[in-house]
Amino acid sequence: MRWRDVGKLDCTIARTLSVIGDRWTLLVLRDAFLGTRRFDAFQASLGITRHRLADRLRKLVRHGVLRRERYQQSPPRFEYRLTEKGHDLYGVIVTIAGWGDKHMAGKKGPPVERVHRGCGHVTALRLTCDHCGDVVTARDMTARPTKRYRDTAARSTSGRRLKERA
Amino acid sequence: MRWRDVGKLDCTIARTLSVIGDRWTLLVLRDAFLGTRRFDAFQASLGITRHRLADRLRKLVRHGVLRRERYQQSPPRFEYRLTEKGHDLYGVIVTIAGWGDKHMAGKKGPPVERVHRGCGHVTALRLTCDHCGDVVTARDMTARPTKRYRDTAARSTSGRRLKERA
DNA sequence: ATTGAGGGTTCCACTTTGGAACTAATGCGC
DNA sequence: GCGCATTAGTTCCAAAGTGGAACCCTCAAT
Repeated sequence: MRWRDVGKLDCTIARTLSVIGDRWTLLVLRDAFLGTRRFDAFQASLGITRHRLADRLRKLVRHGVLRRERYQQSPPRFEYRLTEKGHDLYGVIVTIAGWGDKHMAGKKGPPVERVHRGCGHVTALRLTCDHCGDVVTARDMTARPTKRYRDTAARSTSGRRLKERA
Repeated sequence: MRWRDVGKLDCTIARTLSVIGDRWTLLVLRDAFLGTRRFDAFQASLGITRHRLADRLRKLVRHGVLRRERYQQSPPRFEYRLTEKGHDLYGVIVTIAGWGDKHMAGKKGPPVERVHRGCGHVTALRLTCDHCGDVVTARDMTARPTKRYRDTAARSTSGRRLKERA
C-alpha cells in the first residue's frame, strides 16, 4: 500500500498520521507550540531543508493545522500560526514529550519542563477519563467498533475480517 | 540534517520521534494495542511490505518497545508483544486517535470507540495536571528550559541561541 | 512428495529526501 | 542608485528510503 492512500483508510489514527505522521511534521509542531512562526526560524531550529519545510508547512496549512498570515505588507512576509485545530494537537506533542522524558532522556534529564499556569507547578500530564475523572492507562481501556461499524460489518457478507479499523 | 542524527539531539521529542516517528511505526503500535502480535497479522492489517515490517519490528525491539517472544518451539515461531515501555505509549496513540476523532473522522464518525473499564463508559481521554488534577489545554501550559539546561546555556558564551531544545 | 503455515530475505524500480545553490521583492546605508 | 542584507521561498541532482513481488527456510500434516 502506498502511503498516500493511508489517509483514505477508515481509521482515525491512519488519517491523522497521514497529516502529522512523518519525520518532520511533529517537530515543526513542537516549534510552533514553543512560539516559532517564521520560515527561517523553523529552518534554523530544525535543520530541515528549506524545500522540505516549505512542503510541510503547505501541507499543514492545507489541512487547517496552521494558518499562513501576512504580518507585513511590503515586502509581503508571512508567518505560520497554529489554528484551533492545530492547538488541539498539544496533547499529542505533550504525550510524546512525556514518554520521551520518561524513557529517552539522557542521564542529564530532559532539557525542557512544562509548567501548569493554573497551579504554578512543574508537571507531567496524565490521561483521565472524561466521564469519571480517574487516571487511566492502557490497561484500563478497551477499544471496540462503534455502532455504525458493527452494522456495516454485519451487512457485508457478515464474516469479513475486522481489519483496517481502529 | 540527516534523519538518523535527529535521535541525538538534546530534545526529548526529537529522540522519541526517531523511534516512533515514521510512516508505519505508529500504525504498528496501534495494532499492537488492539492485540495484534504476529508478523503475518500485522502485515495483513497494515498492508505494509514484509520487508518494511520486519525492519520496523526489529527497530521497536531494539528500542525496548516490543519484545520478540517465542511462542512455539518447533518450528520456532515468534510473536511481538508490548513491553512496559511500549505500554506507556498508549497515551500517544490515544491522543492521536482523539484528535483524529474530533478533526478527521468522516461524516459517519470514527470506526472505533474506547471504553473505560473502570466506569464502563465510552470516553474520550483528557489531559490533566499531575499536580492539581485540573484539565489542561495548550494555553494552560508554559514550556521552559530545565535547570541543567539553563546552567549549560549560561556557561556557553552566554548568548547562544535557545535552539534544539524542547 | 506435496502442500501449507509462519516468519522472514532479496531484488529492483520508483519516490522521497538532503544539500546546496539560486531567485525575487524590498529596505537600508552610503 | 549601487551593493548588501532579509525573508521566503524554488530548482537541481545525488543519495537514501520504500513498495511490490518473488523467493527461502523449517517444520507438520496429508
